[in-house]
Amino acid sequence: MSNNIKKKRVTSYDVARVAGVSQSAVSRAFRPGLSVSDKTKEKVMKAAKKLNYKPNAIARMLITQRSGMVAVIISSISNLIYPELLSRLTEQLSNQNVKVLLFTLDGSEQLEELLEQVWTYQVDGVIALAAHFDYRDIAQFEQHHIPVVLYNRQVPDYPVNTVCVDHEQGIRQLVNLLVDGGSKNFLVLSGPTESDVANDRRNIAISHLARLGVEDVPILYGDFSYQSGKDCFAEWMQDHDTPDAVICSNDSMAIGCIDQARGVHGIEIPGKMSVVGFDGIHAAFWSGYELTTIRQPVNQMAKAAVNILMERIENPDAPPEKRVLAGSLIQGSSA
Amino acid sequence: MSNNIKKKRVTSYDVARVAGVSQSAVSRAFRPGLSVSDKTKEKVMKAAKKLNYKPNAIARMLITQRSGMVAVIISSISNLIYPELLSRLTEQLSNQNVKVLLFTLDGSEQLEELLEQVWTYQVDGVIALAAHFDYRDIAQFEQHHIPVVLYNRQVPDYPVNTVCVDHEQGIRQLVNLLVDGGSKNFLVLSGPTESDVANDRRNIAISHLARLGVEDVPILYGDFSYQSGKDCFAEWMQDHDTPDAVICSNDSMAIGCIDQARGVHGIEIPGKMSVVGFDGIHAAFWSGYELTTIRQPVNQMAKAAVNILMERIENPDAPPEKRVLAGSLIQGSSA
DNA sequence: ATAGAAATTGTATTCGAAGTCATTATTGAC
DNA sequence: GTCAATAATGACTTCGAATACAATTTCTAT
Repeated sequence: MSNNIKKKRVTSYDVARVAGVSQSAVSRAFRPGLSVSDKTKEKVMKAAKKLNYKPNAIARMLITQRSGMVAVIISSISNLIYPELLSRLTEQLSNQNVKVLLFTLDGSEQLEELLEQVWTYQVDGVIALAAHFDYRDIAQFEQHHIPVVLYNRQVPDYPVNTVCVDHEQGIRQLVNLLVDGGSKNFLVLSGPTESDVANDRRNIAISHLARLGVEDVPILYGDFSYQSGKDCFAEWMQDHDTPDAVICSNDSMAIGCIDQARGVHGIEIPGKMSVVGFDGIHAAFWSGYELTTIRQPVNQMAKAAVNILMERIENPDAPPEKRVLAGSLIQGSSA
Repeated sequence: MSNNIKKKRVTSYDVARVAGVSQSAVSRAFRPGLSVSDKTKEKVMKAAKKLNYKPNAIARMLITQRSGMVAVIISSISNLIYPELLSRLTEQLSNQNVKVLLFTLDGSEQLEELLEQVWTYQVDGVIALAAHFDYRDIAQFEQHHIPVVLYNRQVPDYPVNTVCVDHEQGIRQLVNLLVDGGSKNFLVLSGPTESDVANDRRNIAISHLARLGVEDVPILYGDFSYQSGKDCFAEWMQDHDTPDAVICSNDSMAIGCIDQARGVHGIEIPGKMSVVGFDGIHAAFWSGYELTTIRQPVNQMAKAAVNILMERIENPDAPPEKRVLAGSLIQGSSA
């Protein structure tokens, strides 16, 4: 077992030599469905095992023009719905025998740089969560013939593959619930204006409230984090009355708001005030909160995203497609 | 812009032709530090931009025998410390211009299969969080000349690169705190026995308690989840008295335990009972909990892991190394 | 047994960038 | 202006598996 020989990789040629067949026979033995006799296959496999041979995926990628890798672009994993989503996505992708190349976008900066990496790594497709793409970015994908699926975001006036939870329907349900419950004075705690998701959710809430006769709803802006939910609510309470209901852009902010309201201002929830969130993160279900929220069907959405992507990889000329999935109203005890 | 011509990738030869130089000149222009005149470089870059050429990383990997990719193996992203860790790891790895190939291990099964993938994808190294490796697995890594760094786990009697939070020191601090606070009747809520981390934490707690004169501490087993913390505590309360202190294997279980104790059994915390966790996840700091716990220095640990790995990639003969980082005691209000 | 179809196998080429080596151009010293 | 030292360049080969194509073997039916 002396291993001071310079490490030399075992290639299909080595296996071929040992098995007494040609290199192409080895290749065929390892790719299912190709024409090889059982006898040859057996010889090859025996030699392969003896030499501890593993096919080199890189070489295969080069010749087949397929990397078998999909880039997943994610920003701020801190948003608590993303871990769950990422988990589901990798699960779905592994089922398709596709590898995940993970890219994270920490600020809103280096998207350009990141895309450069994406092009050079020859990924077969891209799934983008939580990154802001404009139509120029999407055009680049087309130029490089790389299909892309966006998650919970769209590009104005530009067709693109996307999977979204139905914000319209979800937010309306929440608003209806609150209005029916008798809430009159509303407060909206929104995510940042750079976020498409935050803008969507906020705008839908505001306009649906207006439709129901509630105008001039105050808005405070946070960053989707627990702390920002807490801080925004604290700020509001400095010189305003307790609202009847607080509509938050996501569950983390809602939970922050609840902690602040209960812990610092002594407000009973839902007795004195209602709070609703969005996403259905695990913590929303904790008995300390039991948030009223809309649960994103993460599993189905991940499936849909992977499904759309695989279809475009197979057939690059398929037109862009948008799939909108309904969330489910979780009737917690916070509203 | 008619694009019905069969999509043909732009290669360095195309660029060379347009720039009027050789293919090797193009290659040199794109790799910094190599001998090219400014004039040539400029010509190449102009041609490259015109053709929208991006170097093909796959081809480079094949010839350089370096993929520039590191596999990160993670299980159950549901454990709330992992998203944060994953985020830090990818950040550190991108700093080194290394790509992350993400593998998730859902059950405890298919490790063998997963490793097959790892070998074929020619990754330069592996970082493994939360997967159980025995010495046979590690031996395989050596056989394939792929360095591996484990996170928070070791292999009995077998040297291996690893980065760990100091469980011994952390748990002892917690135990001391509780004992000094006058707690006599303890309960331990452990993670599953398949988990090295859970076993570590539990055993250290038990033996340190014994050292301080507290024997026969009851143990209940969960699975690290919020729900299991809740369920275990509920089970205990069915036919036992309220303990003075509960030591949980992680924060999620501790939070579950707190919710159950406060919400269902009406136990005041920390008045009637103390609860401690481990990890320092975000939710532990929420004002609804303010958990007393040990915070893993996630950022430094990620840095250390990447650092060790990069060193082994540069110098494969460096001996295995173990780095143990102290966690910091978070004096919350749950103990 | 034999023609013809079908299955199997081997040879040679390909994917795209990097690097070796030999050749040519440029620079600097005197 | 000459010669040596240095820089820049191109031709060619390499990495390892896949596949088109031709050659060969095996099978099938008569």
